[in-house]
This record gives sequence, C-alpha cells and structure tokens, in this order.
Amino acid sequence: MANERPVTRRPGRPRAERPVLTRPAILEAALALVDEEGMEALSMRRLAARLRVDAMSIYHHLPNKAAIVSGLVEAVFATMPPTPAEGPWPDRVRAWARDYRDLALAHPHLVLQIVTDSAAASEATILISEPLYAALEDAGLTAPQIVVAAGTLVDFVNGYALALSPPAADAGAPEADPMGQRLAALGPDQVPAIRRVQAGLGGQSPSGADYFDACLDIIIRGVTPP
Amino acid sequence: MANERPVTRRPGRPRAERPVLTRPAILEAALALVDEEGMEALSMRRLAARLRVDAMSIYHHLPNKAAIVSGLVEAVFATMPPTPAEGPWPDRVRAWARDYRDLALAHPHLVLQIVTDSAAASEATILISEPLYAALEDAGLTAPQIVVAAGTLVDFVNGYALALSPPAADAGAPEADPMGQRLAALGPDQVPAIRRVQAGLGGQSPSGADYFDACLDIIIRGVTPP
DNA sequence: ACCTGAACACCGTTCAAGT
DNA sequence: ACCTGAACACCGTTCAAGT
Repeated sequence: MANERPVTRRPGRPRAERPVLTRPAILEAALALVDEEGMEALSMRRLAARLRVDAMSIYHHLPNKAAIVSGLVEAVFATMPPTPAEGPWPDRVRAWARDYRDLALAHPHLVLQIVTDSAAASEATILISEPLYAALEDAGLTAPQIVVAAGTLVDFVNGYALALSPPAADAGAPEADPMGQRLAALGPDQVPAIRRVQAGLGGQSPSGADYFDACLDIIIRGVTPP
Repeated sequence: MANERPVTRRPGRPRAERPVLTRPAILEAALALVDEEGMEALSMRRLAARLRVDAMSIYHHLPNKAAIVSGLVEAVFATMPPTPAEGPWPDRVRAWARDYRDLALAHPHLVLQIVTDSAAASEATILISEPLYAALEDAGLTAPQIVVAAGTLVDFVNGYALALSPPAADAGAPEADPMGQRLAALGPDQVPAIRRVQAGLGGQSPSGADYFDACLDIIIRGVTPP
C-alpha cells in the first residue's frame, strides 16, 4: 500500500486531445499530497506516482522541485479574500489580519514556505497588502508610519502562524509539551516571574482566537499616535 | 577541493586518551559548517568529512541528524545575554527584544530552525523569557495581559528575523527583489494605496535597526493599558 | 512536444565487522 | 566502547531514447 506504483504507460506523446499532465493538475496533486502527508512527503517520485506518471514527466511542465513549492505558495496567496474598504480603520486592519492568519493556517504543512518563501510570493504579498495599506492611510499615518505599522503586523502574523505550524516530525527533538509541563522541570527559583504569571492565570490562559485578537489589540492600539 | 575526503583511519577504539569525537566537538563543527555553507550543506557525510571521521561515527554520540539540529538551536539559545532587572520597564522590554533579535540573527542560516524548532528549544525559550516577564510585571499588567504581551513580542521578533533570513537558495524561485522593483511590474491601478505610500516615502524607507525599533515602539505603546 | 527509463550524485540510517 | 565500511532505501536531476 505504501508504494502506489505508476501504471506502466507506453512512452511517447499521448494520443488523447487532453494532455495527461498540466501545470495546474500537478500543483493540485502536490497541494493534496502536502496537506495529507506533510512537506517531507513531497518528492518528485511520489508526486508522479500520485499522478500515475513517470517521475521525469513533471519536468516538462515545471523546471524543478523549488518551482513546485513556489507554485503552491503562489496558489495559496491567491485565495486571500478581498477586504472591504469600508468601516473604521481598526476594524479593517483586524479583518485583514484575521484573513491573512486564516490563509496561512489553511494549509498547516505549508506555513513554513508561505512565511519563508517570500521571494516566490512577494508579488502576491504586495497584492494582498493593498487593503492593509489603505486602512492604515485612513488612520491618518504618515508614509513611514504606515510602512512600520504594516511591517509590524505582517511580521507578527507570520510569527504567530509559524508557532502553530506542525513540527517537521523531527524524531530527535523531544515532543512538544504545553508550557506548564516544561515549567515544572525548571526549578522553582530559575523563572520566578514566569511562575508568578502562571499562578495568576489560574490554569486558564487565553488561547486560540482570543489570544490572537488580544495580540491584535496591542498592535492596533500602538499604531495610533499618542 | 570540493571533496575533502576523510583520512583513512584504522577502525577500532582510538588509543589516545582524548577521544576523537565528542558531542560538543560535533556540534561546534556543525555550527561552523552551517554558518559557512548554509543549512543544506549540513549532511552527515559532509560533517564527518570536516571532522576527518567516518560518517557513521557520529551516530555514537548523537542519535540522528534531527538531534544535531536541535543541539545547534539549543547552543544558540544558550548565548542569550542576561537582561538587567533595573530601569524603567519599557527600556527593559526594548533591550530584551533587541537581544533576542541579535541572537536569532547571529546565525543567519539557522534562523528558520531557531524560530521553528520550538519543541527542541522550548526549555531554553522559557528560560530566556524570564526577564521579559519580569519587565512586563513591572508594567503593572495582569497575568493574562502579560502572556498576551510577551507572545506578541516573541511572535513579532520571530517573524522579523525570519524575513531577514537568507533564502534557501531555491533555484526555481525568482530572485529576491527590493519591493520597489516588484511594484513597478504590478500596474499602476492595482495597488494605489501602496503606491501612494511609496511616493510619500520619497525613496527612503526606514530600514535596519531604525525599522525594528519603530516596530518595537508600536508594541510597547500598545502594551500599556489606556 | 511530451513521456519514459536508466543513470548519476547525492542523502539518512542500519548493521555486521573490526579493535 | 567506539570507529569503520558496505548496504538499503530513498532523494533531485540529466540525458538519451522513444512516439
């Protein structure tokens, strides 16, 4: 079951009108493969097997593996929903940040590439930033202030998404643990402030969407000049 | 010159008192290799060649490659300088964020692992966070507010460092371009707000340390409850 | 033009063999 | 205990060959 061998197919150009392989079909299969089995499962051979095709056939449509990954990132960025240009600017900034977070987390195994492969996606990055810039203009900021505010927000969401991305299945690394358990191993006097804060939480820390929104509030509050 | 072959060495336990291979020596060599040639140059065989040793010898000291990477991240976190617990809390938060940024950027090819491999480093992550928590306590925040503020800051610095990390030499991805050049290719009406901001900058955008400090100012300002 | 399959130069890791 | 070297199961990619 592990080795889904491609059916043997006679070499040569296929007779059918519809070509066997196309760039979109390859990217679609690659995205499904990554979503299901993670980034380390994306190899030319396994992708080809999924497409029931010889591994080398892919090179006729995409120059190399890096181009496949770039194509995936590009495709994901294209799914960013349009942010409406109405309403108070803080609401629009918040909506934009949530949309961008959702985009990044829609394909957990791809988060690293989305956040990292900025060269591949930088055109897309600029395109999706437009509503954010528009909202920050409405906040009455100067040009340099807008650049800084937008950068703060993007860097934060990138960092946030990255922290939630699944670990790369490193066998050598210890398992991810909730912070509480690690804390217990640390000795009571090494991290007194952290222990006090943990105690102050009473066992329940802000999590998920609440946490993200609270972080956003900090940045949005800080954006407004005093 | 590319293939620095290991000298042939008789198998068996070395006679010398000092063992040929130790965990620290392996990690030191691995860090040098990564710093000089990047993450993709870190292979068991190349690391072994640098240590003038058979590739498999390494497995007697570290269980696998993931453990080497985790060890590197751990070693880097250990270099975090102590933040003084004196002075106004905003200064201490700023100093902490700069130190953490410097730590992350000290080994550019390792940024991705530092920011990503949080499971491996989470004990170290907690340890270095202590002064940040202490400073935020002094700001008079409640426990949940401290958790949110610290998280915002850490996620931001992670995202910031990641954006500055060298691309993984993806041959298929287009070259990284300054934003201005990409903008030109985008058509004047697609991103009007971004174009207006670019024009407002007059060609000089805040960069480097100034940019980072300006971002920090936003977050620190937003942390203080109104 | 498009698909195939052998081949090359790498990987990480297991395992039996040396001392 | 520690180091070696062959071997296994993978990689990405090149290239000559098919139609």
